[in-house]
Amino acid sequence: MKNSEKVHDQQSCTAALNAMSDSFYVIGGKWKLRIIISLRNGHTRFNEIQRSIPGLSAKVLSGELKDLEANGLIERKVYAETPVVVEYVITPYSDTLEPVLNALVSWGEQHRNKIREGVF
Amino acid sequence: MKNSEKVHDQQSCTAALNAMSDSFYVIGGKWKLRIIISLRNGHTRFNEIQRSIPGLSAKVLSGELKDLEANGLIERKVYAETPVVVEYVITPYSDTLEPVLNALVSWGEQHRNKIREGVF
DNA sequence: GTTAGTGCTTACCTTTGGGTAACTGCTAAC
DNA sequence: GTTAGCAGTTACCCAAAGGTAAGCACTAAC
Repeated sequence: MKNSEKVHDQQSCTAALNAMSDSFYVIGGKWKLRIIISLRNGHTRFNEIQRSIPGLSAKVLSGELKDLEANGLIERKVYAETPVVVEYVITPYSDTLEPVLNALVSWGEQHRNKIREGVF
Repeated sequence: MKNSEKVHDQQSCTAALNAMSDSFYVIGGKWKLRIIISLRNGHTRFNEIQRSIPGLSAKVLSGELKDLEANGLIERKVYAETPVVVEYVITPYSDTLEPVLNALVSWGEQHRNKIREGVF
């Protein structure tokens, strides 16, 4: 899809808006990206993840993990050993989020500087 | 002790997380990006903007416009003519959001396709 | 046998976000 | 003079999000 000039017809605009909403739905909210990053940092177990994110309750973590799994960003592995072990791991698919994360991080950084400088 | 691939020390990681939170705070939520896009499409007046975004109430629009103005993304111009006219316009600064918007839109699009294909 | 840990779920309560509708002060049109 | 539009603000209410705490089934340590 070429974007050499700005295409502004109704269809493409609505589609773009919906796509944006989808992104926000999947990775938005207080915790989703923090959880993904916790997993990237090597945490795999439920309580381990929870401890790595201050303020995150078990209830919320439980729900967020289900959402992330449903969207293919993480995988839940159950090892039916004597004490059942559950592991959460990021999938290769979650790497596709890189550009989004980078964009968010760099814009946030420069914006924070702008605000700190008292530009507004 | 440098890791040329990925730097994962505590400081840089926390900073990145905060930057991300800032981004979400500024452009997150149901309406902010939709409002920006409405302004980009040439709408300037309060009621005009509201009518262009179905489901958006005056109360919420009022609040969102204040937030966006506080973050320098839009400007509120008051013309003290006989009937007072108020105009909202996007600032050049809001163009810096381009990379973020593009990243969100393209990831959302490809993800929607993945889901529609029933990959998960 | 009591304590602690794991991986959650459930019930309960509070906070908030957002919707609805009314109302302001002003002007212009019918 | 009644209606309609502009640019909001305010009060009221509801539903959803999220925090707290307890509980469950199991195991391992003290």
